[in-house]
Amino acid sequence: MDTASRPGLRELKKQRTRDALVRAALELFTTQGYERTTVDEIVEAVDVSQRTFFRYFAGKEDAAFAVQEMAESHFVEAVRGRPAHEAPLEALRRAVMASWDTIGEAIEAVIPLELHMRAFQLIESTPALLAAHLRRQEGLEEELARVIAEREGLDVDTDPRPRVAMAVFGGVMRLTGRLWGAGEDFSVAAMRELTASYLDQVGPALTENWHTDDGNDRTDTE
Amino acid sequence: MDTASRPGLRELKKQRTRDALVRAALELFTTQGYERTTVDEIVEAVDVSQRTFFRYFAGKEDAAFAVQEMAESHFVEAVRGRPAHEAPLEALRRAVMASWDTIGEAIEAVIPLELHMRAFQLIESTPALLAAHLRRQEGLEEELARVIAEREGLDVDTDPRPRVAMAVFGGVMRLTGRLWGAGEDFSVAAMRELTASYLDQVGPALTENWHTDDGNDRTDTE
DNA sequence: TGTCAACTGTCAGTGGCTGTCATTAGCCTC
DNA sequence: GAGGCTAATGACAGCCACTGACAGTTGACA
Repeated sequence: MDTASRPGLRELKKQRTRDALVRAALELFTTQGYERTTVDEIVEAVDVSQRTFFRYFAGKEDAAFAVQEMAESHFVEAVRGRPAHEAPLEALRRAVMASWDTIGEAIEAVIPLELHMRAFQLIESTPALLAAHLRRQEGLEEELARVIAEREGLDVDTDPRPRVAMAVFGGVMRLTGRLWGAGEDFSVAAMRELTASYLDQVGPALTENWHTDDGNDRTDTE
Repeated sequence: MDTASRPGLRELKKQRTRDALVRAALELFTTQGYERTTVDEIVEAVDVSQRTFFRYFAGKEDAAFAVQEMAESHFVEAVRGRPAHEAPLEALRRAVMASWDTIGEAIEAVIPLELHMRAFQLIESTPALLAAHLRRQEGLEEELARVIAEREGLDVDTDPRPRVAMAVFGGVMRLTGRLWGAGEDFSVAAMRELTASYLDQVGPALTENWHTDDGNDRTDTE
């Protein structure tokens, strides 16, 4: 019980430096903006060399996504843990909702949840970060498509449905992220609500005619 | 009739330099890779200063998307031109398909269509370009959501359906782009086919249970 | 033809990022 | 607990994308 998996002082210090860098980076990013923050400022706050920063992170961007990454793998695990009888989209939906409820604790171990929320909003409003975010999400979609395919016992390269389902689901998730970032309520609760209500809109949005069930007559110019 | 909209020598030269820069950039990008191509190489091929390059393009990335931009606005116009009686998703679908048929000519004016196709594939396979591409597409989605809303006489900020529909549609388009880039047939025809077949899968992928309607018995390995 | 404005080139500088090499510091053995 | 091994770090030099400032050049237009 003492030969394996002991943290070790070295490992501990690494984790400490890494966390300190993430905290310093996010704090600086969210207060003075991503572009206006230099890597030199970050390393100065933690008192390490610039070279060390780039040994922990592939780039300035990466520091901004360190916490996001935790949330993402948390979500993937949630999907994996869904009971097999749930239909794909049902499983995805429940997994997101459940994730938002439990993600807090894992994050608080590294940074205050509130800082994470500000970081999320920063990503949505900074072009360079948004671009990186979208690319990451595409990777996530592929990973989840495979999870879904496995759940259903399908081959992801033969049956298009897993990827299509994920594309649809991912599209809506991205939309909610965008609207949340553009809104004013940056709480987890607001995120939850938005997600639920927009997922509910997928059905209605795909119906052939949007005007069959309401009494509007289409007057005026067209 | 001669006071306005005359090209003018100055305007002409500008267009010429810009096109030359785009051509040189794409040629270099597609032959030796995006990252391995420096701006200095591009400007040397066209014989202008580096500073001039950055007056035409906001960054190295931008040069790679100059032609894409044409294709995109071409597509937006196609959507705008769809008859009002078509349902939103039907209009979008027909617009994409029609765009792929007619985009060739507009592009050939600047670069060979074949080079454009290689550029498209380059974007899909270069992380930095893919990220930029996804961000651009999100902007496109917002623009099209507004077009759709207008078509249907809805307020895009009140009714979620236009944006949700675009998120779904955009998600599938992105998926087809990705698969096309990962495949081996880089023709326009292949793109058309992929697009059509994946749009057809949206319905099936959203049905509750994927195993109810087919006669396959699900025997193990497939 | 001369004046104005647009376009371009040159130069210096910032910031992200990398390779290299010497130095430090945890770890492990004897 | 001294010494060797190796991971982690720091210091330095350098590349490249990108920008601001200023000067030179060239269409446009009276």
